[in-house]
Amino acid sequence: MREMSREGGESGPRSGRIGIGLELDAVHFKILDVLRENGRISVAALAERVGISRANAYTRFEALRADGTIKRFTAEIDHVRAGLGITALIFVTVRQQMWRQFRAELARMPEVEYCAITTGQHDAMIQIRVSDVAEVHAMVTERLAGIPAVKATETVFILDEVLKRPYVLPSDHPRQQRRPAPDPSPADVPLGKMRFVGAAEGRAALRKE
Amino acid sequence: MREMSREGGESGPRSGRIGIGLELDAVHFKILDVLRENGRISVAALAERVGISRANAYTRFEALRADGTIKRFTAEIDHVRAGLGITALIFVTVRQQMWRQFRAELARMPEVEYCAITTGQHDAMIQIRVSDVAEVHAMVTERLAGIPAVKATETVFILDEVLKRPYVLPSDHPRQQRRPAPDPSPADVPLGKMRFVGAAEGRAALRKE
DNA sequence: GTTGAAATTAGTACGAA
DNA sequence: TTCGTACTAATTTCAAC
Repeated sequence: MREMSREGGESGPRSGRIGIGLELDAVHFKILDVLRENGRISVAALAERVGISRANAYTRFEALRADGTIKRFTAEIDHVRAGLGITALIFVTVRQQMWRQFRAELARMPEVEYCAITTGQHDAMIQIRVSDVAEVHAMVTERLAGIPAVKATETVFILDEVLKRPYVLPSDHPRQQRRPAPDPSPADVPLGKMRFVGAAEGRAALRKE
Repeated sequence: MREMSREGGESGPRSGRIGIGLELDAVHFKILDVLRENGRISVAALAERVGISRANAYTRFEALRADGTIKRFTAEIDHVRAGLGITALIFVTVRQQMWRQFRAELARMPEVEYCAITTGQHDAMIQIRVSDVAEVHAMVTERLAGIPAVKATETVFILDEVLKRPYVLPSDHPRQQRRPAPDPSPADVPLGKMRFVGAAEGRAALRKE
């Protein structure tokens, strides 16, 4: 394969990791950083860009894969060119103790690209891609409304996707130097219009029903 | 590169395309389908899985890339293992005619993975990845609140990401056979709890300020 | 963790169907 | 357009340092 990538952003990485698994160092993050922009780069070229030997690159690459830190490689496609120009978000209120059914039905809906369980007034948010607005309506009224687990929905359309990073890395963050004390006097920042919405009642342990 | 993928879902593709660009046929969709699961597959292996010659596979692969249908290749990583276990959605109300500033500020926030302009009561939704909940608070109160373009925010946490497909293809959809007339009698589907929220006033032409 | 050299595989360029 | 083959170049593997 040919090398065809452009240089990624330089950044000051930090070691970051949770629980079991590989202890990621700065080199690992650099590898992920390169792979984020060019998932098809050869390991040889990757080694060169990261500044390590090929053997080392192969070892680390394989370790990241085996460890699960790299879940898979994929192509990013242009939805519009592929014929799915309409994107919508559907906020769903799910009936208690019917999450299992809801999840099962979700798996059967190919137009759903993303689904997350959230805190706040709704229980889940799903993102769908379809070819026209009528399909959004059909999706909500014919398919979602037909699921007993679904109590109510609220749909908004996405007019534009301003920013879409493949993923965020800790090494992107410039100021990780943990502020010593969360200074309670944020100068003249006007708070008050900033709401944080916690989970609705009785939904604390529903994450993995 | 070694072949290491598993079989993707068989599906009945349809031709789908918008405006200028490649006219995508069933073979193109099959290619995208394979690439979605394994973005690092060699073109030779891709050709074999799609059932075309290597030369043809190279031609189509390159065409999809040149056309922009394939935007880039990337690795999908495990956020938790990478040290960014907290995901939150921030719904932002943006002050009219300050979108440009809002966009500019966004680009300077590395923890933002996704930002979309939406219809509904808010103007934009941003998704962030950070290492702990305190950072969410800091992000909202220290950074977002400091942007004049930001009128108000509402934050929810993501408790679990139930489903995440690399992307959706038209060829995934089983029943594309356009219903002849959108039958206005959807049997006994209980509507009424299904809301569609349009754009707020005066925000029609703001997509690309 | 690094380098170099062998074996394999990938990418390109043709002519033919 | 697509296919099949041969040619060239690059990548991965492996062994020694």
